[in-house]
Amino acid sequence: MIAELHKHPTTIASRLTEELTHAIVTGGGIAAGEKISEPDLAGRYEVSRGPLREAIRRLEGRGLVRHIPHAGVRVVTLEHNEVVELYAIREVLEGMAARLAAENMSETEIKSVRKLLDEHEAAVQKSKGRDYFQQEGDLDFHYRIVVASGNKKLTDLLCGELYHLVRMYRYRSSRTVSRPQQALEEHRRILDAIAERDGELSELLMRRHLSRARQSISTQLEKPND
Amino acid sequence: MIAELHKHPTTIASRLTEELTHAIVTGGGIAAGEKISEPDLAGRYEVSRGPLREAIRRLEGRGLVRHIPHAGVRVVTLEHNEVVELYAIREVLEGMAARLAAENMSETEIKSVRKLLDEHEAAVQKSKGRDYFQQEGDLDFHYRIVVASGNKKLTDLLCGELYHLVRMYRYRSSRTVSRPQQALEEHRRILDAIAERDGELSELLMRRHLSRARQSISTQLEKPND
DNA sequence: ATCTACAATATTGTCGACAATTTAATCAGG
DNA sequence: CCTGATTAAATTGTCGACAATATTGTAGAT
Repeated sequence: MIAELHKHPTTIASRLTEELTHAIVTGGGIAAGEKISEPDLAGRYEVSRGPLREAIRRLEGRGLVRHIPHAGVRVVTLEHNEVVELYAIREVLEGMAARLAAENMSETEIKSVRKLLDEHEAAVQKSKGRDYFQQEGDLDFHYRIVVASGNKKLTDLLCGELYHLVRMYRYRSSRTVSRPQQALEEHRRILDAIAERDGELSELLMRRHLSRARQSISTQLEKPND
Repeated sequence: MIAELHKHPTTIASRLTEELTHAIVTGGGIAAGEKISEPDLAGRYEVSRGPLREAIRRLEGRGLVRHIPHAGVRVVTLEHNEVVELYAIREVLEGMAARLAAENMSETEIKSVRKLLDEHEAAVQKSKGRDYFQQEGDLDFHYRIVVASGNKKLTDLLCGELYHLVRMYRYRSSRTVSRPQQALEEHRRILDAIAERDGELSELLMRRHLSRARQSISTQLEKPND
């Protein structure tokens, strides 16, 4: 593809923001609950402390780290009950998004998402792609629905900061979407309702979908697996 | 001068973050849509550019400014349709908060909020206090309900970044809560439902309350007043 | 041995200077 | 007079050094 032609010249702080976000979310290099050392990180990423600090301030805004004056920053820890809280919020917010998507989503966009679900279907069949679907593919679907809602603030909220935390949780608990086949089927039902412009049903199905996921997580909380 | 000895040692960047937030929200000194000049602000607040930039990065996370590399930051502008979007989000989120509050709010806390509403009543009577109620008092009530929900993530979301935008909108459109008396009455009804532990009704009333506010804003949008 | 006070060390916060980039201003050519 | 390129100015991004604060380590007294 003819990609970034008029790409804005990036900055070290911006690049670092993305790299650190990825490192925290996936746990690659930065563990949850870990105290972040500026000299250490500056050395590892081969940057100065200035841009590093600015990147950290942005992570602070994204809710990925917590800051205490003169005591440093700490990567957030996601307790199970916090994840449950998070899913309760997703339930109402994405339910709303599904209802709006039923009103606003274009036919071509619907077709595009249908194609995405077909790819997920294929990925789930082969055990190879299962990991990807469980960790990222599922959110791809939700992402498309949210964007299709047409509510900009809603999109910012869900995609900008709540999803980071969801992804972080998934990478952490190795056993992720415990029911990929069923989840995929529920995705199809939701999309069908949107295609039929049935906002009420779309919202209901999306809420039920997320409610089940939340319950699945909630029951896993019982098992002292960690 | 040496008043705050026993206080936690704050930092310039932290203090600036609050000052700038207040300045942007109330429009006192920093206008909406304005391009922020680092040398200018640094001079006005008598600080160095280092802490100033860190504060700005945090505002970025709070959604109060937008940043473009090498081109500076700009204070966000709240279009009417964005405010409507915001209220639609509040409707579902605070509806959820009211339902949870009905389950979790303590009796003493309920009594405390009832007292708050009495104060609002008195403030509305005298035209003097009307301004305060319209601009801040209303949100005080909503704030208490949200906190009482017990959902930490929900509280962070609503109080941490959505309310800043709501307050910003109110300070800009001088004609604020156009129906203080009715709003106060609706607040009482909501609190009554919470006191009766009727989660379903609490959610319904809260959603209706915010839906009316949104419609009130939406109709004001028609009048070409700007 | 435990606790406190103090010193040493490391980390975070701040500053001023310099480099990179964008914006404006100027000037040549049509 | 307008247009476009080139240069000058201003602004943002980055760096290294220094100051302020917290943490660790050590010594001394009970």
